[in-house]
Parts: sequence; C-alpha cells; structure tokens
Amino acid sequence: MANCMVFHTQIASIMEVLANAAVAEICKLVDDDYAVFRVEISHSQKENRGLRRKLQLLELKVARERAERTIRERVLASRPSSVKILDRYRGMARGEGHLTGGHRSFVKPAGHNAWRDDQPISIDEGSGISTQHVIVIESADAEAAGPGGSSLVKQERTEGDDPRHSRDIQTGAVAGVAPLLATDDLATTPQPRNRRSITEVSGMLNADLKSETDSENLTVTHRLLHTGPDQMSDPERLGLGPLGCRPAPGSEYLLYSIPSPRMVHYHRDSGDTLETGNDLSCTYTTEMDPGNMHLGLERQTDLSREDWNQYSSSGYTEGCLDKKGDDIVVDDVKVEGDAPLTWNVDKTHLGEGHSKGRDFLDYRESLETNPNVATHSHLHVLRDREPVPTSTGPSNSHSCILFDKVLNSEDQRAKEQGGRPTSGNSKEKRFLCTFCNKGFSCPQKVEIHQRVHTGVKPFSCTQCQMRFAEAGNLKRHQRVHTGEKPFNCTQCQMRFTQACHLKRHQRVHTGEKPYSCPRCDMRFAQAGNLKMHLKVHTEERPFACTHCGKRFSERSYLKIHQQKNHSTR
DNA sequence: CTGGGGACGGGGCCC
DNA sequence: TGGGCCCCGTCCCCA
Repeated sequence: MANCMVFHTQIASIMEVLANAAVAEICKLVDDDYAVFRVEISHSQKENRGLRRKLQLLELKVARERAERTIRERVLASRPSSVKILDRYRGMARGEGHLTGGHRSFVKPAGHNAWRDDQPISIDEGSGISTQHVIVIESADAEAAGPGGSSLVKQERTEGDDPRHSRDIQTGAVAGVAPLLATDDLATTPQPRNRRSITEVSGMLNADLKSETDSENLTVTHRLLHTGPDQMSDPERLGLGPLGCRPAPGSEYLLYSIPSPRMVHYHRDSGDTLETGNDLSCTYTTEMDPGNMHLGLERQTDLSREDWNQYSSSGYTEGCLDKKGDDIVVDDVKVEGDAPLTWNVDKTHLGEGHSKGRDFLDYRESLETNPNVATHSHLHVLRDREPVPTSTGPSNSHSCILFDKVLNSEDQRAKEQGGRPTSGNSKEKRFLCTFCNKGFSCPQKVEIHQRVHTGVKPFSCTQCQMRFAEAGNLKRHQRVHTGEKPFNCTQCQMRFTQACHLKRHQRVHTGEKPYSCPRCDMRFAQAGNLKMHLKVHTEERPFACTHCGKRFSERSYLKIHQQKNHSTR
C-alpha cells in the first residue's frame, strides 16, 4: 500500500514536471512569435509613416508648382479673355447669354476615377459629358467686384475622399490649396479664411485664386457637378444633390437649393449591410453635416431619413392611405440603383427612352421663355433673409421657396427702382427645378418633378417590390394586385385599370384613327403604331427573318411573321 | 391591341 | 383671396 502511495506520488511529480516544461515551452514559443510580430508591426508602421511623408511632400510640391504656374499666368495675362464660366452663367441668367452656345460642363477624362492636381479640367460646351466633381465657390458680390470678381472652380477629389474636403476648400486648409493660397494672395493680402472667394478663370484649367475683399457679403455656393458611371458606387455621389445631373446654366440659384448631402449611408432593406449602390433594392439614408454647410445651404439641406419619413407619413399617408385604407407603405427614401448619374449616360434624362424626352428641350425652352431664368441674381439678398426652416418637408420644397425668395427679391428690387417686376408671370411656374430649370406652379410640383433627376421613389408597394415617385402612380399600380378595373367599355365587356386605356380601347369600336402618316395615307389608332410604321418609310428594317430573309422594322413584326410562316407546329 | 408605368397639369380642398 | 397640398386625369412610352 505504501509502495503504491509512493508510486503515485512519483507519477504525480513527474507529470507536474512535464506539464511545467510544456508550459514553459509554449510560453517561449509565444514570446518568440510575439517578438517577431512586434518587429513586423513596427516595421510596417515605419513604412506607413514614410509613405505618408512622401505623400505629403508630393502634395506640397504639386501645390507649389500650381501656384507658381498660376502666378506666371496671371502675370502674362493681365485679364484673361475668358469671361469665366460663371460670368457666362450669370449672363445667361440675365438673358445676356446665348443658348445656342450649348451647355457648359466640366469634363473629366473618361475612365479617371481620381483627381490629380495636375489634371486639367476640360470645358465642354456641347457634349455634356461631364463626370468630374467640381465645386464652385463664389462670392455673392463677385459681380460687384467687377471684372476681377471672383469665383472658383475647385477640384474635388474623388479618390480617398476626405470628408473634410469640402470644408477644407472653404477654409482653404486643404492640402494642395493652402499652399497655393499661401503663395498667392494670402501671401500678399492676408485674409480671414472665411472671407475668401476663389475664382476660376475659364480657359485656364487650373484654378486661379483670388481673394475677396468684402467679407460681409460672402455667400458660398456649392455646385456639385456630375458623377460619372465610375462613381456609381460612391454613396456620396448618390445623394439627393445634383446627382450628376447637369447644372442648369444660368441658374446660380440652384446652388442654394441642392441638398448636397455630406454622407449617404446605404443599407439593404433587410439589414444594415453597407451597400455601394449596385443593389437596386437598396435604400439609403443621408446624414447631413450642418457644420459643413455654408450659409444658405445649411438650413435647407437636411434630407435625412427622419425628414423623409416625416414627409412621407404626413404627405402620402394622409393623402391616400387614410382615405381608402390602402395597404401602402412609405418607407425609406429610395434611390434607384440606376438612378441617373449623368445626363449623358442615362436615357432617363436625355436618351431615346425618356418618356417625355423633353427635359432637355424643356430645359432650354424654359431658359428662353421663363422670365425667372433671366432674372438677374444677387445672391447676397439671401443673406439677410430668414433661413428657411427644414422641418416641414423635403428640402426641395425649401429650395423652391428659396428660389421664390430670390425671385421676389428681384421683383421687389425692380419695384423699388420704379420698374416692373422682372418676373412678370411670377405666379406662373416661378418655382424652378434646380436641375433643369423647368418651371412649376408650386414647390410640391418641383419636388415631385425633381425625383426624375434624383431617382427618389418614396412610395413602395407592399405587394411587390415596385416603388414610385408619385403616390398616384402607386395607387394606380395597386390595381394590378387588387384586380380592380374600374373603367368599363360600354361597347364590350372589356375593363381597364386606367381611364386612358379605356379611351384608347374605344377607338376600336369607333374606328377613330387620329394618327396619320405624313408620308402615306395610312392612319393609326395609336401613336405608337404610327411611330413603328414610319420606319417603313425610313427603310429602317433591322430585323431579318432567319428563314426567308424578309426584313422588318420591328422585332414584333418579325416575331409575328415567323409564327405565321415558319412555325414548326 | 393591351397592360403597365413615368410624368405632368388641372382642379378641389384647406388654411 | 391666395397659396400650398393633394388627388385625379391624361398623355406618352415601352413591352
């Protein structure tokens, strides 16, 4: 028994020794690995610091070169012949411009995602290909400053976008700008940073900076121009701001109305996973940073989710939902995944398929016919006005109100000067779309219309995934689910969900064919049929039968032909 | 020829 | 009385 006890004791001591040895071995291994990791981490940190220093040096160098070049150019060119892009805009706003000049835009070379400081901004007057972010900062009294009056087009980085960037532009603190300012105007005429207006001189692709002497009337306006397709994934590009839509020439006002969101967070309907815009069903919320907004902007640009929800519930549900008790949900504001990002790439705006296809024309037309467009602007009138509250609805409405304020101020000024109001039909369509300048009779109309540009569709169907920009369209859509067909044909048993469909259908009975071909005697009951027919005259028959070679102007004709003549059945 | 949706103007209601 | 808001009707386009 005693031997047994001794044996067990020895076993236990041996086990303990072995365990200790094992622990010591493990600890040693861990220590070694840890040391190795520490070395590697410190090495990586050193590398990072070195790279960062290099980057800073490069930025400083580039900025210095640009500043020197700018100074040289300013010395060489006493007064650039270019009367500035913004001057052109102003001229158009005053009715001095010529629409035949097309639309100006700032063009970034395609395929470039990132700004380079030395990358030129090309000015395109016709093509409308505009993909580069440009921020225009101008002084309200830029005009008062005369020919030297100032405005600036500042490049906005798209790569490694620094959220402070916009603010930095305004304060001149951003790398690449600050050195330039320091070596330019600031060096000679130190100015409070918030007093500076920065000037872009067209024709000079690099920013020409000029200090502003009048600090009190400073109005900083932002014009975010365009995102390219390459920026589809950038949530900040998909906010309710310009969204890449072309700015309306001649509308300085739009700068006050664009709800340029500081941040847009994407998430799926079903979760919080961050999305980058590829998901068509994604929703978004916006976060505005009032601290980054300036003056007129900051009080009217909150398009946050809360506001939209508030709007949605107060707006739509009061209208339709509680009326009929329809099961309609208005949830997060949604930007379609294919929300138009540029005027050039999305047919929603200008392409063949745009329903009215008219935005562009209307836009030009509005410039020509809308007296508001010709209203000379003095943005500083806004400074003394009471800011528009944001709590009553989406910002677009406010933008319209703000527009109205501007326009009314113009009228008032004209009256004071003994003249007639500049906008004679101020009651009619005085609320302008900030994207296309189209006029509407009330802010609500503008807000709805602007969803064409923003892709916002606040009204969602509970039965399917469809979303709509207008409540009425959602209501109409829901008849698809309910089967309701309130429009009955008196001649037959046909029933329709839409009144216009009934009206169209009744031509079958009446034989009315109001659409006549201008090139032959054929007449059609529907405009679309005439449109297809016209291709016969233009020899557009791109669809060939694979069996007999016969060509057709429409795929549907070919299909019918093949079913009739070559069906295997 | 029908079905569905986008977009916009008109008109009614409310404040 | 005028303006804002909302619903409805309608035109148009496309599949």
